[in-house]
Amino acid sequence: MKETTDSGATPVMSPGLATFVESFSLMFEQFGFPRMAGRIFAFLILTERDYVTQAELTDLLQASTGSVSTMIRLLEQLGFVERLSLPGHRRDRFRVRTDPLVEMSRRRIEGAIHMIDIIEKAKHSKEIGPTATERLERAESFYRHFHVEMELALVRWLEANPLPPPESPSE
Amino acid sequence: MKETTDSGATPVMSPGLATFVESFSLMFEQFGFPRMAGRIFAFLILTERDYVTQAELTDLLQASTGSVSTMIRLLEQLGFVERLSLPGHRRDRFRVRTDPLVEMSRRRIEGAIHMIDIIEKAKHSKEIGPTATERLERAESFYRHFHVEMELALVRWLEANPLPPPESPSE
DNA sequence: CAATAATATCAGTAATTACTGAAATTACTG
DNA sequence: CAGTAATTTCAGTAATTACTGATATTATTG
Repeated sequence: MKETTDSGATPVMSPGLATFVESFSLMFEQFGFPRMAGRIFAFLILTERDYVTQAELTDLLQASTGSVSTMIRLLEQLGFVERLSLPGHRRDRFRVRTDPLVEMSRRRIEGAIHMIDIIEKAKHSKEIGPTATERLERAESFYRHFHVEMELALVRWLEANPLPPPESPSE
Repeated sequence: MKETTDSGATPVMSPGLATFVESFSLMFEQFGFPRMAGRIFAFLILTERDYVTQAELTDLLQASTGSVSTMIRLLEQLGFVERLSLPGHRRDRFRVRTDPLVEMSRRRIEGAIHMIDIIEKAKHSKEIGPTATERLERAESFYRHFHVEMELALVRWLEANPLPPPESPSE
């Protein structure tokens, strides 16, 4: 009964955590990300430990090392998770950033820009008639409006809910 | 050289329209919908004709009848497109609704509710510790804030940009 | 109400993509 | 700097899903 690693932690997740991990990962998938990335993300949100290693994630989520490695890098790039690589420790440590969902929204807000770009390009095309132009301009106005409104809403919320000071891992 | 139907319209799309159709459909795919649905949606946005038939869509978009039928129904259910079935006409007519992108945003706004549900459930689970609870509550507060802010933003925009009266098809 | 046109349904396929598991690489330790 | 642990990479596969094309259904016309 050799385990992947010597992690003494119990290799099974409690049911309460598991259901959140499950539904969150499904929601995360709807945003276009792999389900496994959602599982890791969800687990990091829920854990009380101030860091988690890849080995623990492979155990707890029953995933391959390759999957965990790839997905945790993705989460890192997305700005949802941070990697702590202390000298004197072989294993990297991972934890969720303080406001990962704020980061998620920020990305969605920026998505509006893409839409506006597409609309702009279409508007300047020769073959577009008056009705279509009207539609496109209405849509563009809408997205521009939303873009600024959401940015403002984000700023307002961050002002009302300032970030707690980031804590460094103790050990 | 028998065509699918007797639609006399030119069976090829002008390049300006085609590029919009292409990029819009890719964006639409990112929202979780089939690309073909995006193509139809995009074309209906751009066309100057006040209605389009399925036969014309199969021709112009080089798609199968089955695909067009299924996707146009999807767009109907989503509230993006409407079907006009005049008596005295065999073919149904389709056109884009007046504010399809508003409808799209409305759906996304409601998506926040789902997230809040998931968070609520997790919060009331036994196994959740204090740090996780803090994280969840911060996230929940964030999504609640966003939900109302976006609804308000939507209302404000609609007030500033009232809907033009819906026009019935002439012929 | 028979004939036919339009649309819907559905089984099969093609293509995409997440995931695994092994091999290669990188980094830490004695 | 040799040995080993951790992580990354990558080829292969399993599973999902959009799409086609043929058949079934529905609706309109003569």
